[in-house]
Order: sequence, then structure tokens, then C-alpha cells
Amino acid sequence: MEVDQRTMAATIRDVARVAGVGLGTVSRVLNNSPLVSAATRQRVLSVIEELRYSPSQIARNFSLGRTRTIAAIAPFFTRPSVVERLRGIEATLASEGYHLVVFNVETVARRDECLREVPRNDRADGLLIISLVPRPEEIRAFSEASMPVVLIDACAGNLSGVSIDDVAGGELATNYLIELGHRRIAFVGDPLEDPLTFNFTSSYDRFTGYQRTLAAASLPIRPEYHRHGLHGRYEARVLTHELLKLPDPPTAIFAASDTQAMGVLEAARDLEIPVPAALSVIGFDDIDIAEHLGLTTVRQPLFESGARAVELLFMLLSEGVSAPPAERLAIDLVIRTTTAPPAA
Amino acid sequence: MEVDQRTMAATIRDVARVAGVGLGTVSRVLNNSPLVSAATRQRVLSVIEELRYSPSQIARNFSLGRTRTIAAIAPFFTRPSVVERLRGIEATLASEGYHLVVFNVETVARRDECLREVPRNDRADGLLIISLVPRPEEIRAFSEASMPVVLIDACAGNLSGVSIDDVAGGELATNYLIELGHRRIAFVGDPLEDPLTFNFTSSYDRFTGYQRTLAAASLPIRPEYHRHGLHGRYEARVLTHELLKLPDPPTAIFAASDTQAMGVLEAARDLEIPVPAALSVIGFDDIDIAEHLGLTTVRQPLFESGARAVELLFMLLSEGVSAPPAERLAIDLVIRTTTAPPAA
DNA sequence: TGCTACTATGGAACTAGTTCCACAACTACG
DNA sequence: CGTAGTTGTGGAACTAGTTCCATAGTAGCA
Repeated sequence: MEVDQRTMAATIRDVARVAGVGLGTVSRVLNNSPLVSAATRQRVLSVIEELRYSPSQIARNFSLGRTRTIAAIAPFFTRPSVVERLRGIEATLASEGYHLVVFNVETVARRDECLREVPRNDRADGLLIISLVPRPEEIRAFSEASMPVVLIDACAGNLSGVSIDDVAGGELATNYLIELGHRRIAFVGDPLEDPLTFNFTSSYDRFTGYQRTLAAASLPIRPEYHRHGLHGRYEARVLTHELLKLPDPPTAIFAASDTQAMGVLEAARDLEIPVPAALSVIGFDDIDIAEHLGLTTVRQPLFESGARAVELLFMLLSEGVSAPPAERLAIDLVIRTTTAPPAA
Repeated sequence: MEVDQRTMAATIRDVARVAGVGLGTVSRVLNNSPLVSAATRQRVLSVIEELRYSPSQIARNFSLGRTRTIAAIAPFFTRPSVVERLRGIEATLASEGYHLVVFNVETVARRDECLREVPRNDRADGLLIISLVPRPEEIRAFSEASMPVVLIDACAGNLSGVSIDDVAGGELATNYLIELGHRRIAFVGDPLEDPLTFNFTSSYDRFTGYQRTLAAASLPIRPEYHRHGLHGRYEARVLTHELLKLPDPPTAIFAASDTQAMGVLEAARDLEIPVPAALSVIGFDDIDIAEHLGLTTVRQPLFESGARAVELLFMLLSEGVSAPPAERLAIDLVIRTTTAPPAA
């Protein structure tokens, strides 16, 4: 019963037979066990070479019950901030020989489907969830399926996670505008209740920081200055048009993300309002193009958030280590050229 | 021998035992085989419910020898053009219930590792390669491992692929500048020999189109107008500084990508050269921010390239269908505000 | 010289599905 | 009423690894 080398790939049993050793010995050679004599190891290795044997990863996964694969669920994975997080995830996983399966969610239905199906699959050893807040029953399903989960840019239950202090970020941005002398400061952000992310989104927290800072500076909270719409350049542009056409328009706008800040800049350009001379604009995230645009923004470590989340997940994966708590990464203000003191 | 529901997940054998049917019957129910009576099917389904049974995907993959997973190798997957292709890939795969494993390559070593290791893994049913040209020996390895491969934004051997006519794109851009009245037209693109992509890169082809068009219009080919550097905003900015400081500087610059066009715009801003009044700039790709920047560019269907590549891969996967040939998608010129006739 | 301990090895059993063959029961039809 | 065909069902064999137990051989040591 020779192996048909033309059509069938060699198996570990073929190697054992040709090398005249047992199954276990070949397995030991493959897994670098020290319990193999040098002579035997050499013989097995040369047969592996000869038969062009390559172990079946899929059989290995099955036998071990592990896949060395991590799943990541991300909303709108084309957003620059999300992509940068994914890059951090991929880089860290690759350095450990892990694979990354990506699920892009752009609708509520797909969000629900992913959060339901992915954890019950045994095709990933762990799960990373970006910018989505799982519901309590979903969290319960994670632990029932004993699927380790780490959140990025979100907090829920006592799940491990990597995030930033978005309230402090909102305060940082707003404070800077106040220090520059602005008194009429508007906010453009995501919807207060986003069906995709549920509960509290980072935009909501930044908005909270904004409001708190205004209150702390004894500035009036003016609801007509608060605009919320779907995350996107175009939507932010429309909202900003509304703001700039108010009878008493703001002299500064805090956008909950750099993408939305771009929409704000577009609106200013549409209305021929010079930035920063007549309008200051500050964003959030410090995505790659923020530098090109000269956008003042609140920087958060995106790549690092992905990298760190993978480290937390590896801790969960190595049994014996207790669940690492939610972590917060540092943020800082990046001052560029879209902010200036208000016109006198 | 009861199943310990606390620690062990139920298997297909548990379901069969509890439902009082055979293994095969449960399998048939799971796979919607018509060869099960309605009564039996109902009984099995209720036991599945009762035991909270969920089939092991990993065992299923092993048994079937298929993973319903596609691997994608992409250089610099944070580049907006690459991300958009990946989005097209993910969307099309998800609609067929396939998973996407992403490999990001940013170094030559990692490129070689991915092209060597990924196809020999049986963890993916097919492979998509973005903007990388496999070497002949790598192509041979694909067929030896009988791994179906579809290229995106590249051509090699007789592998299936989705690309555009980059030479025609270069001609389109250059012709438009000539029609506007420009005579001194420079080019900023990737290195002529990129160790990552090998052979001909799209930048090279666009450069060829540029040169051909100049020749066809009887305009001089001026080597000092040709600048090549690593793909990136910063590098393009440095190269453009060199161009704009020439004794006889160009009145228009064709950048091989929108990202590089952004670097060109930055250099013009640095030197206070107004665009388009004193310098016209045209890019390539029409990535998302091109619209924000008002960048004139050559649009290529990025999302569609990914979606179509997946369709070709599915054709390869369904045995019996012969290898679909390399396809070309349409491109078109998008005129915005960074191009104008040269100053008189 | 016998006992212990350790190294090296072989191979059955296991992972959880699918597939396919055998077979029973029932229907259709001459 | 026999026979051919169809439907429904059970379960062994198979996928290709890992793990672990049994065992042979050998070295160390009193």
C-alpha cells in the first residue's frame, strides 16, 4: 500500500512507516520533544524531506482542540481608527504565530449575528471585540461557550478590555478651547443611542466630558450647540452647516472623531469660514491624515490598543492566569493648525 | 455514562444516544438531508435544543477537509486602497458564510514567509494575494499544494486575477494634464524595483503610461522629472520638494497614488505654491479622502476588485469549472479642484 | 548482581464530525 | 404475490493529528 504521491499528501503514518519508526516518534520529532535520540530524529527528518511531508494543521487543530486563531469583530473596519487597531492586533498575533479572522459589521443584524455565532464556533481560541458593547445575555453566552473575550474601546460587565478615558478626552479638548479664549463651543458627535454599539459609546463619553468642562468653567450649556448624527464625514458636514447658520454661531467645534472633524472642516470651507481665524476645530483619535490636514486633535494609542488587547487575551488563554482587568491607555493633546484664539 | 453538561460540550453521539437514533441520522438532520422522516427530524431537533448541542466546526472542517475560510495576504493593509479591497473581499465571503483570515505584510521577510507558509497550510480553502507578484517557484508551490489562488492588483503566470490597465490609467492621467495645456509634467511614484512586490508594480505601469503619452504628444522625456521613492506621504513630499526646486520646475505632477498625491500637496503647501493655480496635481485610486481634498484622480473600483476576486476564487473552488482568466476592471477620470490649465 | 530510575520507542485510543454500505420496511406494479 | 425500487435508518470506517500507557533497554549504584 504505497502512498500515491501524485494525488495524496503524505501523513504522519506514511512517514512512520517509511522511516521504520512508530507514530509517536514522528509526532515527537515534529513537536521537538527531547525524548528522541539524535539518530532517530535525523532519520525521521530526512524521510519528512523525502516525502515532502507537511503536517495537516487542520488535523492538528482538531486533535489539540485549539486553532491558534483569534477572531476580531469590528464595526466599519475601513475606518482609519479601526484599521490601525487591527494592525496592532495582527502584528502582535503574527509574532506569536497566531492567525487573525476578521468580521466586519456594518449593520445591526450582522452585529447580532457575529456576536451570536462567532463565540459558539470553536474555530477561534479567543475573541476581540472592537467598539461594540455586548449585551448581558451575550456576555453570558461567551462564558457558557467558555470563549475568552477582550474588548477594545469598550467596557461591559467584568470583561477584560483596553480603552481610554473618553470623558477625560472630552475634557482635554474642551478645556484647550476654553483656554484659547473660546466661549461658544459646539459639539458634533455620534447619535446618543447607537443601535450598533448600544449603551455608552465613546462619543457619548466625550460629550459628557465636554459638558462637564463647560459647567466647570461656568459656561452655559446650549442644547442648540449639540449635534448628533451617524458617524461619517458627510453627516458631520450637514450638522455643521446647521451650527454655522445659527444666529449666534459657535467660534469653536469639538468633533467626536477626526473623521467627523473632516466634515466640520468641509462645512467651513463650503461657507467660506476661515479655519482657524473664524472657527477653531478639534478632533479626536489622531488618525494618519490628521497630520496632513493640520488637525488639532486628542491622540489615543490605536495600534497599541490592539497590541495590548492581544496580550490580555493571551493571558486569558494561558490557563491559571486570572482575568486581567480592564485597562486604560494614556491620551494626549496634539496641537496643530485648526485651533486658535477666537477673533476679537 | 452520562454527559457532564457542566464541563463537556455535547457531541453528535450524545444527541444520537439521547434521541435513540443513529449517528448518521443526526448528521443527516444537521445537514438538512431529505432522507429523514419528519418525526425523527423533530425528535433529533428537540434533543439538540435540550442538550444545547452545537456542532464542532473544527471537527467538521477536519472531516470534510474544507474550512470555509479564505486567506488574504496584503501589503500594508492600513493603506486606504488595500482596506477598501479587503472590505469587498470580506463582504462577499460573509455573504457565502466564508471566513476571512488576514495576513499583513510590511517587510520582505514576512512577504516570503506568508507566500511560503500560507498555501501549504490546509487552514484555508483558497488564497487571495493583493498587490504582490508571486515568483515562479512560489506559483509552482501553489499548484503543488493545490491551493487555489486569485491575485488582486497583480498579474503572474496564468494565475487568475483582477486588475486594471495601469498603463491606460497612466495615459488617462497624463493625457488630461496635456489637454489642460501642461507641457512640463513630472511623475512621483514607487521605486522602480520594489523588493516587496517584485517584477512589475502598478506604479511602474502607470509610469509607462505616463512616458508613452508624453512621447505620443511629442513632449520631451525629462529624467529629472521622474522621482521614485517608498510609497508614503512623507517620501512623496520629499521628492516633490526636489522637483519644485528644479531650475525649470514642472507645472503639473502625476502621483502614482492618492497617498503620494497628498505628499505632493504637502510639499506645494510647504513652498507656498498655490494648487491648482501654479501647480496641478493628479493622483490615482480615488480613495475615500480624495473627495475631501478635492483631488483630481484616476478612479479604480477597489471594493469591486475584492468582491470580484472572491467570485473568481469560488469558481476555482467549485471543481469542474476551469480557471477563470485574469480580468480587468474599468477605470475613469475624476476631475476635482487640484488640476487647472497652467499659468499663462 | 540485582534493583531502581530514566530514556527511547511503539501503538491503541482519542478528538467529533461525514460518508457510505447494509439492511429493513414499505410502496408500486406486472 | 413476488419483485423491483424507494425511503429511512444504523453504525463501522474514515479524516490526521496528539496523548498516554506499556515496555524494552540501559545506566547508576549499593
